[in-house]
Amino acid sequence: MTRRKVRLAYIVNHSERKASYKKRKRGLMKKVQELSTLCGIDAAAVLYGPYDERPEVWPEDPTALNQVLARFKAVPASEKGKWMVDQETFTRQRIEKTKEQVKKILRDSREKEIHLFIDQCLSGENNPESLQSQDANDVSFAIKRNVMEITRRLALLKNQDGDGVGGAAADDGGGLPQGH
Amino acid sequence: MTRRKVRLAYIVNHSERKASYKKRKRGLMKKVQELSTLCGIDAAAVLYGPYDERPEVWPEDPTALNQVLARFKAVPASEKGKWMVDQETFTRQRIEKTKEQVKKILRDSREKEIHLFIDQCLSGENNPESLQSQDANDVSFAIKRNVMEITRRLALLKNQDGDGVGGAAADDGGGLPQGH
DNA sequence: CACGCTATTTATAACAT
DNA sequence: TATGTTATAAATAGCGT
Repeated sequence: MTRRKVRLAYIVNHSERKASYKKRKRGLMKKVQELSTLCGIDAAAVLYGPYDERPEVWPEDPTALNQVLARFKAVPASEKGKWMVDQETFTRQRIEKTKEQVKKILRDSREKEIHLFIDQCLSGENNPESLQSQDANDVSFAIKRNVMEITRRLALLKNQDGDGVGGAAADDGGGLPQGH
Repeated sequence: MTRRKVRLAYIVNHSERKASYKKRKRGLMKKVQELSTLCGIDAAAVLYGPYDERPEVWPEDPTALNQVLARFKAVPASEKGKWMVDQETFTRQRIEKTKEQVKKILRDSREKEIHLFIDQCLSGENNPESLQSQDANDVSFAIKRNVMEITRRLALLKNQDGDGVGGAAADDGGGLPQGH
């Protein structure tokens, strides 16, 4: 919005992101307050910032916020119930969906676990025997047995060509936006 | 805020007030969305407009999140042959991909958390004061734990990079979220 | 890194249709 | 009154301290 047109995307750089967040948070809260004042309406905003422990809210006074939300109770019961139920149902359904997605992620993370394990075996950071001490559950254990077999073959191949697997992985340290 | 400097006071004229409300509502929602996108945080806004009896909220309908795990399984079989050529790179890329997925899931969960919270406030099942204990939300907390667990395991496996999800929420260090 | 300072982009009050 | 346009105020990205 200024010296450069805004990129509507996640700001990767931590410092820039934090600076932007700080400025925009202030601007946003001001806007909410202005709208409330100018138009005489009740408004509320909730921000789950990655830097603040507690969510930023407007109005700052929980009582006032409560008052804003309490106004909902003055709405005709029919409309209210309808909308609320819809919203809540919708939200719960989406949460269920998310849980399923998390399960998938968990499963797929095991795949990656195996890949990493192979890497480590090949680079000498680990060895197939250590599988015995890895936490075992029926799923991953069954897979691991296969992996050991594969790993053995890979190791053989590797020994034929000579080695060369190595190097350290690096991370940008940017981290996830919600991390504190 | 333009041809005349803004007067921070209630706009008496009905037409003007309504016009201002409409424009500012749009601007505000845009700002909320921008802040959420740019800084990777979760945000919500509730406006009790004088004209509609149901509150305007943001996000109005976060449906765009189904794609979260879309391409996750996309691993062409042909690539698997090359896979061994540069395992570490490949694995690292997949890990990054997973992190991206986890990041999105986290944000998604957070968004739902906010929605649910607002819904509960509106229906009287909850109140703004309970913001103090938001972390107690069973569902979202469970999801967060799962996600954190994934990330933690990945971090352990990589045995490096201090970043990651790094949740602020308390973690009892519990075991695998296998069974849910 | 947090602040303060512009150069520009955005938002929008007043008009116009 | 609703929508579109324009002149101007407000917000803010990139810098400098």
